[in-house]
Amino acid sequence: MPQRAPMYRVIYDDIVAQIQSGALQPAAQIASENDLAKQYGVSRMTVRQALELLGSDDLVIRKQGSGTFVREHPRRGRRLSRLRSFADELASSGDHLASEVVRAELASAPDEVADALRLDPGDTVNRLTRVRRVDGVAAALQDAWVPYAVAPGLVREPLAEGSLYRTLSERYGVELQWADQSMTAAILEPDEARLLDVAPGGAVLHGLRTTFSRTGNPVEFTYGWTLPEFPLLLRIDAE
Amino acid sequence: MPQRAPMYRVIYDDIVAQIQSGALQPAAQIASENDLAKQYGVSRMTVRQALELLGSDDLVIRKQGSGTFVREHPRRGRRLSRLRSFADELASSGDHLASEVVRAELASAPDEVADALRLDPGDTVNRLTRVRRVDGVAAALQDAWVPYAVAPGLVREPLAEGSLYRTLSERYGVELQWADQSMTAAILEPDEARLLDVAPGGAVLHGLRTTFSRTGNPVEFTYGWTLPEFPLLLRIDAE
DNA sequence: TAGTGGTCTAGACCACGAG
DNA sequence: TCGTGGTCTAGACCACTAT
Repeated sequence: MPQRAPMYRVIYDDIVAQIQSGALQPAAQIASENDLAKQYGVSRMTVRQALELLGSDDLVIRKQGSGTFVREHPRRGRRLSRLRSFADELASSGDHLASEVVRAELASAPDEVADALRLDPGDTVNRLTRVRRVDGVAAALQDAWVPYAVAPGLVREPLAEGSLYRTLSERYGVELQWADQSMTAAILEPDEARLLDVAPGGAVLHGLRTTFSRTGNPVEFTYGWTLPEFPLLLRIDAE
Repeated sequence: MPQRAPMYRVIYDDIVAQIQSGALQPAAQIASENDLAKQYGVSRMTVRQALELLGSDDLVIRKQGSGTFVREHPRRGRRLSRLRSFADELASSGDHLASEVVRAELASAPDEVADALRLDPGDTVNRLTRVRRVDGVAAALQDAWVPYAVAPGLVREPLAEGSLYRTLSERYGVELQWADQSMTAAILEPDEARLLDVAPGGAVLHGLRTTFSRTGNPVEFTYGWTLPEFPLLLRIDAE
């Protein structure tokens, strides 16, 4: 059972919903901290928690002396400020997203995978390879490895809403906490090029990601290849 | 004159210094929120602001019921969770960093630069091209454009401590607030390859970055090319 | 000057982890 | 059970922006 959400999360979710529905347009000013505190019957500090989360999430800009405003980001790409599913990352671009599972099997952990997941080489792991498409065009290939003990049976059933993160969370009770990700550039190899349905030899964004649960244990290790047409978008805040 | 730093920032800086000096080793537990509040003579909420900043900065892990612990990240690469200079980004790897200015001139803004900086095409801008080296090996090329009005004379003087950000901040009073960055993969062109002293045709991490001041105006637009040996490192938190 | 966000207090109760 | 971090209150004063 999900427990009662904290108030700052309720306020955060409300405002996100208003932005996504268009009730709050880009550049529109959000109600002041004091007004929101009255509306929700909470203290101003609680409202600030919600607004600071929205700010760190790149959904609003906070300007001392002026107010809090909805941010606009029209560009297509993947936004990675919070841990979320691939679909959520691309959601703001409003395109049609699809995910095709091209491999789902139990496998023996290669050295690199075992190391990342803190297993012994050869231990049994779930391996799930997916091609992500945007408006029918292949955008990324992801090769995910999940310890068998974390999610037995993962490869035998379809993913919840097509999302590995939602499946781990909803069906296996894994609470995801953070991910370490590295991104670099690489030349697309024939194996990956074939799955992405493009020519090999081109440039590709290549990433490694290890996702950790709330208890600090690695629960997923993924290799990713993203085509150059789908850049990674970041917002970086000053200290 | 810099004004008095807020207490949460003082506490944050203290702990960062202790981590960097080794007084707080990786995985070491930090004093509890209540203890820190007593030590600094502030309320617990103020301590929490400092610790949450450290957490979002990837320097510590906070575990409910257990405590706050220093995080370890041994890997080489660029870490981009906060807006900082290139040197700061690589600082944790402990290698020798150098920056070579290969071009410093006034130029007319091309369309893309003018658009990013909200200028008219042809307006005068500072252009500063630098090669970044790690232990003598070329790691990245950066081509930065700064509006003339923001920093007149930027190209006529050496950078403060070799850092464009510090120069803008200390000499021109520009308060940097956030940056929008995109990263994608590309094939290295001959012009950039020559400056990086590597062969063209290889994969390279290609980025665009627009940095904004506290007033919301763009103050810098930079093209970057980073070689694959120096991946971008990210920590992504759950919601 | 009025209103906004930024910082801070001195408490409170709760959820979680470990012994 | 006890100490930790998570959430929350009902105020306060300050810094900044816009009028």
